[in-house]
Formats: sequence, C-alpha cells, structure tokens
Amino acid sequence: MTIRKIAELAGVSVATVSRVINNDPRVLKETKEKVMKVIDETGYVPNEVGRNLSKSKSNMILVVVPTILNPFYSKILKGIEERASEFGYGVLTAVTHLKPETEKKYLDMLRSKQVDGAITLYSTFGKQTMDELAEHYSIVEACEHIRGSNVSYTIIDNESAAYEAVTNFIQRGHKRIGLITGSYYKCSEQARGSGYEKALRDAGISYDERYVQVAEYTYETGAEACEKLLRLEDHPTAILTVSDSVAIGAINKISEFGLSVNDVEVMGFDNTSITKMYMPTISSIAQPRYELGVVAVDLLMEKMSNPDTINKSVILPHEIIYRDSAKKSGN
Amino acid sequence: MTIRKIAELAGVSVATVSRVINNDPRVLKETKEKVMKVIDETGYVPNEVGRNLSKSKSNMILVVVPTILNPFYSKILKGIEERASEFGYGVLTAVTHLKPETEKKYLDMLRSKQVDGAITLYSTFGKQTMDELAEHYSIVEACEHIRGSNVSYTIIDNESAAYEAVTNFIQRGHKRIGLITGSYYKCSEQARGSGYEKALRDAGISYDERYVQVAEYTYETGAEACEKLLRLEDHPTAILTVSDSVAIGAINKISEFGLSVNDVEVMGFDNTSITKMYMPTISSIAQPRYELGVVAVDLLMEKMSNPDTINKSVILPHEIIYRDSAKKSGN
DNA sequence: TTGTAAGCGTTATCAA
DNA sequence: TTGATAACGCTTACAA
Repeated sequence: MTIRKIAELAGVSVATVSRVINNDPRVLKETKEKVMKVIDETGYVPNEVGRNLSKSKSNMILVVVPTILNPFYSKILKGIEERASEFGYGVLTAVTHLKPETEKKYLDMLRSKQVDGAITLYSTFGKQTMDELAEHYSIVEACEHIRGSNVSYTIIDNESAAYEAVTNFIQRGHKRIGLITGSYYKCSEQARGSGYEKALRDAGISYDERYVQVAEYTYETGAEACEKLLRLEDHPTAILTVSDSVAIGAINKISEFGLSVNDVEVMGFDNTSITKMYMPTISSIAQPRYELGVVAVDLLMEKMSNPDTINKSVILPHEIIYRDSAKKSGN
Repeated sequence: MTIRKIAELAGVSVATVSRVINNDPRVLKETKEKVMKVIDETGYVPNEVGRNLSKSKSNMILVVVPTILNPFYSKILKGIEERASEFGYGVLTAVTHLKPETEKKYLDMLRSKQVDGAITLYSTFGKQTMDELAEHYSIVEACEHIRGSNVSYTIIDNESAAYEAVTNFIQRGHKRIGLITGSYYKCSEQARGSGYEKALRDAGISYDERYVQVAEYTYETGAEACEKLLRLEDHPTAILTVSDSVAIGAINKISEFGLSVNDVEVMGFDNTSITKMYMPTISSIAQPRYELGVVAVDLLMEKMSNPDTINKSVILPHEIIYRDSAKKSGN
C-alpha cells in the first residue's frame, strides 16, 4: 500500500492524499472523508522513510547509553521519553557497551539523517570527535560532560555533592575518610574527587593517597578496593564511593572484617533502588534523574530548532539521602 | 554533501559513486581510488534514509522492552546486539513502560519501514494484535510468549524450572512451600505456577491457596506478600519467588520477623547480579540470557530472509543456582 | 567498466 | 480546493 494506490482507490491525486494524511486544512471535508475511508479500509500506514527523505526530518532522537546494566539510567530515559513525546518525537536507545566503534556507528545515524538529534548519557568520545559532531548536528550531553567540549549539557554539581558528603563525615568526627572512585576518566569522577579533596583541605585534614582507591562500578571491585582500605592499620572510618554497587561491595567487605557500618560508614552514589532494599539500607547521593532527562530533551529541542543557539550547561540539584550506612550530622 | 556532489567532484556518475560506496567489484581500481579520495576529503556519509527508501530495507531491528529498570534485560540485549551486528544489523531499543500505545507507536516502525524486524522481550499486546502484526512483518518473541499467538519465540521451560526448584525443597523435607508470583498475566508466571502446583501434586502435598501470594516484581510488594505468608500460624518454610527483587523483599521481611533463611528458605528468579551481592547470597533460577538474545536474532533473521518459514519455539536450558538463601538437596 | 535514467514513497511548489 | 510534477538521496536495470 502506497500513497499512490490510495489516491487511485479514492479517485484523487497523491497530493490530496498527502494533504489528508498531514491534516492540511485546505481539503474539502467530503474529499477528506472519502480518502479516510479508503485509508481505514486498507489499513494504510504512510512509509515513514519516504516521508523522512522528503522532509529531511525523522522526528526521532537517539539516546546513547553505555550500558543498561546500571539501573541509574532507567529513570533518565523515562524523563527523556516522556518529554520527547510531548514534542512529537520518538526515542531510540543505543547501547554502546563502552565501545567507541559502536558509539560511532549509532551516532552516524545523525549524519545519515535517521535521527534528528542525540543525547549522550556517557560518551566514549574525546573532545575533538564530539566537537566535530556537535558542530554539524544537534547533540546534548546528560549526566556526564566531556571537559571543554562545546556542547550543551545538564548535570549535577558532582564536586559539591562529594564535598557535602565528606564534610558531613567530618562534622560527625571522622578524621580518616576514604574514597573509592572510578579510574578518573569521567568528569563526574574527577569532580567528585575534587570535592573530596577540597572538603578535607577546608577541614585541615591532610590528603592521604592511601585512602583513595579505584574500582570499576561493580560490587566485586568495590569490595577489593575496600579491602585495601581496611587492611591499613589506621583504616578509614568513613568511605565515600561513586556508585551504590561499589558501596555494597564495601559494606560486604566491612562485615567480612567483623565490622559494621557503625564502625566504618559508607556513602553510595545515585540512590538506585537497591539502596532501600539492602540491609543495612544505604545512604546515597541522589541525582534528579527524571529531570535530567527532561532538561536534556529541552536543550536538544532548543538546539534542533535553532542550531546557532549558544551552548548551555544546566546544573540540577542533588540531594544526600541518609539511611543506615551513613548518618547525618546533627542527628 | 550528496552522492551527486561527490560524483561531480570526482568527475564520475552517481552510479559509480554508489558502486564505490557499496563495494561493487566492477569498478576500476583507479576510479575507486579517485572517488574514495573525494569521499575522504569531504567527509561524506551516505544518507541512510535515501538508501533505505531505495532498497526498501533499513538494516535495523527494533527491540521492545517493557522497562530497563530490570537488569534482567541487559544481557539479553547484549546478545541481541552482538548477534545482529554479525548480520550487519543495528539494534534500536524502545522502552514501552508497559503502555500499549507506546508499544504500538514503536512497532509501527515496522509498517513505516523504519526497521526490518522486531523482537519483543515482553509485549503488552493480545494474541489478536500480535498475530495481525506478525502476519505482515517479521517479529519474534523472547523470554515471554503470548499464548497461542502465531510467532516464533525463544524461552526457557518455566514450568520445569519451578517444578525442579519446588521438588528440591520437598526433597529436603519442606512440606509447607509458598509461592510469590506475579498477577498471572504473563505466560512465564502461569508456567511457573503450574510447575509449582505440579511438584506439590507429584509429592502428594495438597495445594493450599493461602501459600500463594501475588507481588509486582518489586522488593516492596515482595515484602508485603511475604508478610502475609509469615503471618500464617503454619507459615511456609520455603518460598519460591518469580524475581530476585521479590526474593530480597521476602528475605528482608523474614529477618524482620526474627527469622532467617535457615528457617524460611527463599528461591529467587533470573539470577541477576544482586543475588551475589546480597547477604545472604540469594539462590536463583538462571536463564541463559545472552543466548536468548542470540537465538531471538537467529529466529528473526530466518523470518526476515524467508517470511514463510514456519514459526518455531526454541526452548533454552535453565539452571538453578544454589547459594545461601536456599540449599541444594543432597548437600 | 561506466553512464543514463527509472524507480523507492513521500512532500511541496506551482498552476489550474 | 485540487492536481501535475519536481524534488529528496540513493540503488539498479539496462545501455553503451
């Protein structure tokens, strides 16, 4: 079934059918009904590819996600989808599994006009590649940002978040505070690291590199990293981690050592659903995930409707949720 | 940049450029080099939409997922992607959030020729809608199957899985065995329910409806359901659940009651990563998730290359992983 | 080996 | 209000 067939059956021109499909007001009511009848009877659905080609527009946006193993991304996606749908856009998700070739392949959908814009939740690209792409196409970053790249993005203030969490530890009397971070490749990690260091500095506590360990966002590596910390004779009494999985690994290790979160407090990151399920419940730094998605879409729409708009960065508020694994100062 | 421009710049016809792009062997080496040079210099990327229109083929498949909150889907997606990529297909993921309108919108990409085929990991459609769609387009189900619908699918033997788990409980002396299932809408739930009942029957244990509770695949509802079971004076001493989250809710509730998994054993389902992280570690029924994805793609490729192939159902093996929360008989 | 030109299914311009 | 028809960017007979 093509528009031509419908036109034939309805005894009108393809142009008229096209007008009907697109709700063009300048078509006689009776003509419209005649055409609609044929469309209903035949179950005709316009070929979107032909449409896209003709309009040079797909009404689709692409979301690039590193993995969906991390439930962190779920609510962001929901925000993106609901907002995009308000603008009449569909959302396609591409999982890169952190492979740059895969990311490149999917982002080529921009060049090949299969999508009108893209949001990356975590790009494997370097500044140069990203800039080159963003120069020609509408692209927005959410949650992470390639430092220095010329792209609109929305993110939380990771440095402040870490700063506040560590400061809370300090206010409650902790002097030896550990950090389990990622490999410092991502901007969020770097910012959290800075916040950690700054909080120590501001409190007059000297930075001790033995207290900073690296993990891979999994509970296994989180446990390993924590073990290194606990093996120190003067081990930390509080640990800031960069993900809830890592926090769980740490907590498990702590109890393996015959200790509990009363001896060594642990702060997670992202406030994923596991934090409430676990026993002890896990204190965590929450990002406004749904909002991050919504704002990312807004930034993208702005960019798509006017490619020359200046690039913005929208900082959204975070919140530290205190549960069992780390208490709040003053409580 | 269009193929026409490249042709001009290279001093050849568009047909020749097209041949170069498509690696057609019948093009002189020197001509090819000349064209490639221009392509490289200009950074030209073929417009995939034009290509798709011309070939009536998109080389994309759509995967319909209910939610990505459940990490269960992650490895399946990975299997799908890696296998699809071997066939030269890209994978687009659409999240329905269980809304039929959303699912419909995305599956219309089949009708509008934006994707060549689709795999549903869990469809909200009824038999009729699915059959109507599958009659005209290539579509495959994985993990779940709409009973009676005429579609190829791959799945585990949920009934046997539940049967074996319950039988193991029985062999270890349990007489009062609970089941926390979903709302019996999904085929997997029904099959697991049958397996549960059958195991009891085969062991001469009468079915007690008080021992069967419903939850929504979340730890909160899992906990509620478990509470109902534990409030019975003759409460179960072993519980089969239909997801790991539910199992965690149950385990938490058990310890709230001052009991442990030594008093009331719990079997999870899906063997998601949380099962190893939790303390106690959670016994769980594992599905070959990666393989399910791979097989789904194979079925789809078969269907796409020959729409008249008979519909198959491929049953993949499951495995019960015994950890702390439920022990294996004979150990 | 290369080029010409007709399609693929739409939209949009221009006339009527 | 409608219809012809030229795009949109590409592929692919068919010719040369």
